[in-house]
Formats: sequence, structure tokens, C-alpha cells
Amino acid sequence: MSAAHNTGERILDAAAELFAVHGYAGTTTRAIAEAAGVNEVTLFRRFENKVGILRALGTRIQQQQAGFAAAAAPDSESVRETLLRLARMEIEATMAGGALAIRLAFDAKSVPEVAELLGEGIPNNAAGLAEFLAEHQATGELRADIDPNVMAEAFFGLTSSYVMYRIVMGVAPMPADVSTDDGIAQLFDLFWSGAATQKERV
Amino acid sequence: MSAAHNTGERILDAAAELFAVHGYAGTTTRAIAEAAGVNEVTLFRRFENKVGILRALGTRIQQQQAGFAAAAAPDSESVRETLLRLARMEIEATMAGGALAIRLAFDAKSVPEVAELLGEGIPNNAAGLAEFLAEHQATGELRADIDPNVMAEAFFGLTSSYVMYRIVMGVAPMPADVSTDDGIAQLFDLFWSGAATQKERV
DNA sequence: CTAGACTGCAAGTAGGCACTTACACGCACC
DNA sequence: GGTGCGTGTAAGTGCCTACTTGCAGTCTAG
Repeated sequence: MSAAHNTGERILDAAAELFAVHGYAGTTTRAIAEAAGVNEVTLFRRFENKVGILRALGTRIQQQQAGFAAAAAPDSESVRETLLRLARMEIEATMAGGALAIRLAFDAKSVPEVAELLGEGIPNNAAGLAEFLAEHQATGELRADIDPNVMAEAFFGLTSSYVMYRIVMGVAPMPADVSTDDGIAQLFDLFWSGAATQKERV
Repeated sequence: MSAAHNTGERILDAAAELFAVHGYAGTTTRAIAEAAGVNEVTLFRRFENKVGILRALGTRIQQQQAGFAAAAAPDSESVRETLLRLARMEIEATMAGGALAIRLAFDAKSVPEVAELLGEGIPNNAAGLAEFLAEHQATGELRADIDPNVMAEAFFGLTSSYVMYRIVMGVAPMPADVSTDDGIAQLFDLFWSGAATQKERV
């Protein structure tokens, strides 16, 4: 513990893990310090508050989300490929974060500080996808008889519930390899068969 | 407050609402008592513990779930009709409960008591649906190339995410009428188009 | 080798928490 | 009219929590 270089990061890592499992209210600063292998006092010296830790964690998540949004489709990709890739990215990111985002999304209702941080991130993501979907409804690749917002909701419902189920049901937190998990492929296939127009299916 | 008749129920109602919003750890017994319009001491006289309240709430939820499971398909109904009805029931039940079940599902990870109570409810529900789906895969009404468990997951993902989104995004907790909400119909239609075999699709 | 930044350790504070105790009031039933 | 039962009120207990203070050690930079 002598090196000063990564103390802050270790604290945030520990906090993220604990918040994801126990929620914000259910996590004690002592537990964070212990998990980080750091003295509790150090917590308050680096981050002013318990909320300060959360705040720092929030900006971290925001950066990750930004990265996700930035991953626009390369032109060579089909809509189907883009969406599947997005689904895997979403799931991987969420699971890697120990479902922090989902958990905090709930806490946001009661801890105003969290609400501010998570801010418009989730709705914005959904709106962004809806826009993308609407474009491809216009080109006839996706069904036009379903509201793009509903379609986006279904998409995120698919990915978030994949993660939720594995948390709630206590399954292994991370399958061997998300990028090749057949379950995701099937789940996505179901979504795609429902979302695409007839000629685009299969 | 003189009448003794419904004190226990009022306490449970208040607790359910608060647990749903603040989580178990984030809810104080004082807050429950206040919301129920009851003295805090009464809480401990009726239910031994804070956990006791949760326990009582758990059996309540279990009964609701039981009611859901019992609603087997009348013979006259098509698979599609049955699933749509199930979806609406699921959503209505979950939203009526203020998303208590979803919230507690998360707390279950950290509060062992909750885990026991919620117990196998959710997995069982999923398994039951998977069985139902498998039967209709056999008759050729549903696609056989998707694992029935994956299909069940998609179904519950659809319903639970409908509720989640409305919580997370702070939308009105209950649309005017769930049983006629067009959003659900579209969401379900997307699922159905993905799950049914070609000849069954509309 | 000195200065400063970073950390650990021991002890403590004030407040909030779940939960308790003791007493008094009102109501129903016999 | 007395006996319970259910409830309210007041006060308090001990524990845990976020957070603080003071001091000492260690590493790095100049």
C-alpha cells in the first residue's frame, strides 16, 4: 500500500462493486475502505464525502456511456449487424460495471445526488437509438408500424433484462465470453425477427 | 386511528411503497410509521422486526404471484392471446406494486432475508413460462430454433423493462389503463413477430 | 537531506438507527 | 365494572454511521 499512484482508483473500484450489490444506502464507507485495502480516513481525504465518491463514480460512468454513444456504425455494416454489436456492447459494458448503472438507476429515485449524475444519460441513450431506428424505418429495413421509441425500449429492455436476470437469479456474473454468447444471439434474433420488415428477416 | 381493524394493512401498504422507492436499507422504521399514520412502537408490536415487516410483505407478494400463476389459459384462447394477457397481467401487477418486486429483487442480493422470501418465485415463474412456450413450440405455433428459456427471458425482459423504464425515467407511475395501453400492444407485437412461426404471424 | 505530499493508525464526536420500557387511554365483551 | 386488547406518548438504550482530529511513518523530488 505504499505506492500512492492508484489509491483513488482502487477506492472507486471497490465503491462501484459495493454500490452495485448493496446499493448506495446499503454501503458503508468502512466497507468501501476495507474492500479497497485502504484506511477509512483516506476515503474522506480523497473524496470529501460519501456522496463525493458517488460523484466521482458518476463521471466515470458518464465517460463510459459517452464511449458507447460514440461507437457509431461504420458504413459497411448492415442495420442488423450494427444492432447486434450494440446489444453486445451494451451487455458487456453493463455487466463489466457489475450492473452498477442499473442499480444506481433505482437509487436515483431516492438519492437526488445520484439522479443528477445519471442525469439524462439513460433517456438520451434511448432517444439516440430511437432516432437511429427511425432512420432505418424510413428506408424500409425496419417495420414502420411500431413506434421507434417503443422499438428502442424493446431493445434496451432486451439488453438490460439479460443483465438483470443474471443478477437476480444469481447466475455467474459473466459468461465466458459475451461476444460469442449464443444466448445473446438468440435473444437478439428474436428481437430482430420482430423488428425487421419481412424482406429483411433471416 | 381509533379503529384497530386495518392497522396492520396500513403499515404494510406504507412499507411497500417506501421499500419500492428507497429500497429496504434506505427505508427507516420511523418513516414507515409516519407514512402509515401510526406510532413507531406499534410497528414493533405488530411485526417483531423491521425484517418482520419485510417478511409479511413477502408472503403478500407470493400470494399475488400465485394468483398470476394460477391464471392458466382458458382453452378457447390462442397462444398469442394468452401471452398478451399474461404480459398485461404481469405489467399491471408489477406497476400496481410500485415495482416493489423488482426493487426487492435487487435487495435480495444483500439482504438474505429478502432472498429467501422472493425465493424461487421469479425463477419459477420463468421456468413455468418456458414450459408453456416449449409446448407450443412442439405444436409448431412458436419457433423451435430459439431455446424456450431464452424466449421466456425475452418475454419477462419485455414486461419488466416496461416497468423499469417508467420508473427510471420518472414517467407517470401508471398509464391511464394498462389493459388498453397501445405501447404494450406494440411492444408485445414486436415480441410476437419474433417468437411465432411464419404461418402464425398475423 | 530536507520539504512536502500521501498514507496509516488510534481515538473520538454527533447524530441516526432499530428497538425497548413504562405508563396511560379508549374500546369491546362478559 | 372489570379484564383484555390495541394503541398512543415519552423517554431512553446501545449500536452503527458518516465524518474529524492529531500524530507518525514513508516515499519522492529537488
